[in-house]
This record gives sequence, C-alpha cells and structure tokens, in this order.
Amino acid sequence: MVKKDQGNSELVSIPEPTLRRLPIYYKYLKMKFDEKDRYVSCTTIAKNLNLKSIQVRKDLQVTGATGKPKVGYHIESVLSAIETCLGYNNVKDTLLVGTGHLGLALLGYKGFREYGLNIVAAFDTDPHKIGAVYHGKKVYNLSQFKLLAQRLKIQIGIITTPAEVAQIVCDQMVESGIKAIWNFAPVHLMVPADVIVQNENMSSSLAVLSKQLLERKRS
Amino acid sequence: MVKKDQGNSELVSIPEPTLRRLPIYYKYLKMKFDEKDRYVSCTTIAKNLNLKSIQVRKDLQVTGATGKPKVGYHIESVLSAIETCLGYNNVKDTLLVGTGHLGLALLGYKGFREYGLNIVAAFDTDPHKIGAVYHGKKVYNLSQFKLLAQRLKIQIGIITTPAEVAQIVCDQMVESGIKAIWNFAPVHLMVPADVIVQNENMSSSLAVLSKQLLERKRS
DNA sequence: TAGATTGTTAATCGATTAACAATC
DNA sequence: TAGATTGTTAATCGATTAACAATC
Repeated sequence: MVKKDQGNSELVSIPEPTLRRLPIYYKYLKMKFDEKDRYVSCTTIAKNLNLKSIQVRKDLQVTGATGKPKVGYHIESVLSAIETCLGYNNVKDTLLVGTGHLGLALLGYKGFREYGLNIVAAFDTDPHKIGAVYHGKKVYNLSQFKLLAQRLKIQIGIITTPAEVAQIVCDQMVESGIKAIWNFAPVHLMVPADVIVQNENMSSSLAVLSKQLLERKRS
Repeated sequence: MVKKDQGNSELVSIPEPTLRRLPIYYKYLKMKFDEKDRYVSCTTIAKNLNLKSIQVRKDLQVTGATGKPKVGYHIESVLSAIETCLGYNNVKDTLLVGTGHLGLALLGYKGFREYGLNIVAAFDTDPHKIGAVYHGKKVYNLSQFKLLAQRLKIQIGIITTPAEVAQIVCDQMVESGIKAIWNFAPVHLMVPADVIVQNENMSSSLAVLSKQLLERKRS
C-alpha cells in the first residue's frame, strides 16, 4: 500500500482522442516487434503515424507504460500496457445480426481476435441464410437471439442489417439484456440510458475526407 | 458587395467535430421531412440525437442556416444548407479496389448517392472476379487502374483490400493521380504530403465501445 | 402580448502543444 | 561524459457550454 498509482491505469479515465489512438499505436508497435525491433522512440512513432512526438508520449503515459531516456520505449512492455488498458486480453463475446456483405465481412475478419472481440454467432431472418455457416460461425434465426444472448450472457451486439430494420433489431437486443451495441447501419438508434451505442458512421468520415480534399484544391 | 459573409459558408473552415455531426443532422432532418414535418427546433433535434441544444445551434450556424425564434429551423433550408456545405450536390467519382465482402458492401450501398459519392467501378486481382458485375459496377483488373483513373480524372480512391496489399494498392493510387484515399484496410498507409488519407478505423471505435462498457459496469 | 426559441458573446473545459528539467 | 529522449509542469488552443439579449 506504499506505492501510489501502481497498476491502476485502468481506473483512470482516458480521453477519447487518446483512446482512439491507442489501437493505432498497438498495431504499429506489433509491426515493429515483428520486424525484430525491441525499442522505439516516440519521435519515430510520431513520424511514422503523422503525429507529434509529445502527443505520442502523452498518450502512452495514460497506459502506464514508461520509457527510458535516450533509449525509448520497450515495445513489448508498451504492447502489454495497451492490452491491459484496452482489455485486449479478456475476451468479449458478441452476437451479430445481419449477414449481408458487411456482416460477412465482419464475421470473417480475423483481426478482432487480437482486440479480444469474439463473434460467437450470427443471426438473420432470411430462410436461405439461416443454418449456413460463414467463416466458422453459424447463422441462426433472429427469433433465437434472446435465448442465445441470455444463455451466453452476451453484453455486446453488432448490427449490420439494412437501415430499415436496425431499430427493431436494436430493441430486441436491448430486451435481451445487451448493454452495448456496435451499429453499422446508417441510422441513429434510440436506446435506454443504460445502453451504449457506438455508431460506425461512414458519412462522417466521408464528410471529413471530401472537405479536406476541397480545401487542398483551393490552395 | 454590401452584404458580408453572404454565401461564403463554404469558405469558413468547419471544426472537425462539427463536420462529423453534420451528416447526422442531415439524415435526421431528411427523416423528419419525410414524416411531413417542416420546422424543427434545436431542442428537439438535440433530444433525439443525444446532444445539447446549444451544440446543435452552433453546428447549424456554420452551415449558414438560420432559424426563426419560437418557430425553429425550416427543415428544407437546413437540408439544402448542409448539402451545399458538404458538397452533396456535386458528384464525386471514385474507384474502389478490393471486391471482398467489405468492398461489395460498399459497392452495393445506395446511400452514397445521397452524399454525392459515386463508385464508378471496382478493381481486383482475382481472375474469378475480374469481369464480374456487382450492383451494376464492373470489376476490372487492377492493372487497368491507372488508365481508368487518369482517363476519368478520378480524385478519390477507396481501399477495401486485405491489409497485406493495401500499401501497394495505395502506392498505385498515388501514382495514378489520386488525391484522397478512403482506407478500410486495417493498416496505416504512407502517402506523400499532398495526398489525404481517411482511415475507417474499426479498432478505434471498438476501443471506445468496450471502455465505455467497462466504465458502466463499474458503477 | 407573452414566451419559446434563436443568435451571439463570454466563460469553461479539456486536449494539444511548448518548454525544460531529469536521466539513462 | 555528452546528448538524446523521457517525464512533467505550464501555456495555448479550440470546442463545448452558459448566459442572456434579440425576435418572431
């Protein structure tokens, strides 16, 4: 009980911009590690990711990782700090609804494993799809969602349905005890206050992209 | 030349957070309009989108749209202000590379039209896919990319390839004169300073989602 | 008219950046 | 040792929020 702040990095609330950058550092550092690098300075990280070195330093600080002056950061330690910080090492089971192209893309994405995300099964209402197995994940009838969600105590749901039915699916998820929804359908979902929604909003990214393009053209 | 600031809303640089919210207002207002509403107050918008009314007011302000005290904002006017502001009414042609599930999902997404984005054609290296037509868009051999990009003077490229080849594709795009890249591959791309990259970063959203979930559980 | 709602100016808050001392 | 790089405190910047006057 003498040391203060030791190991409580998870308890400190992390600014969202930092939170969003941590997975980017993580991927970059993994690559560096695979290339047999063992230490890296924040200057190098910054240069490669188009950031400022001071920002990298500040960001890594919140994970609890420390570096050595002159030497830089021990890549393996930072990786493990980020893993702890973002909960990559405890698996979060999820259920996905909607097996269109986007749903299948997510089902097949191997990278989620690395982030501790496990898509257990998929759901659809299309009789042609129910019963099929994609990327090792079975597609169930949506009517079974609640049963499975409750039995497996699933907390996270992924919506990759057409926009028109997303709210209905969302309601079902909420009713099944889902506490966080990752929404890829292009609609704003209405949920009770105790449920979290994270929208994957392509139109927002597109707005940023095309505005930047316009500004560049002007100069 | 008497009025100042008239019609130059496009020239004012818009804060990125606002820029990201504009498409969300746009979709919401379109829905309201389809429901035969003609005016809406920022209080109502805020309530429905989980924002603060003052923020909505500030955001709409940058589009040049104005409201009427007591009445609210004329939905149609705001829609058209956002359209102008985000360039929804001049079509931006793009080429997409990578016709996996994600690529097909984007090819098939009708909503892009509304944002002024038009995917002209797709590219792949898989002989089984080349020549196919998905959602009315033809798949060409990647080797033809430069030819088509230059002939059609394409400025925006979309990357939906596996991570391993994304950088190579990116380099080709840059060489073909592409000035903005919308990247869905989970890698950080290296580009010259005059090229814009917008990363669709699922790992960042996931980080935010799972962190929020963790925080909720604690309380 | 009365009051709901906008528009605008000022205050606050939080993230980024700068500066520099500590240190391997 | 000398100097590159971290860690930390302070300054800046920009977005959000508050307050309130203007107005339909």
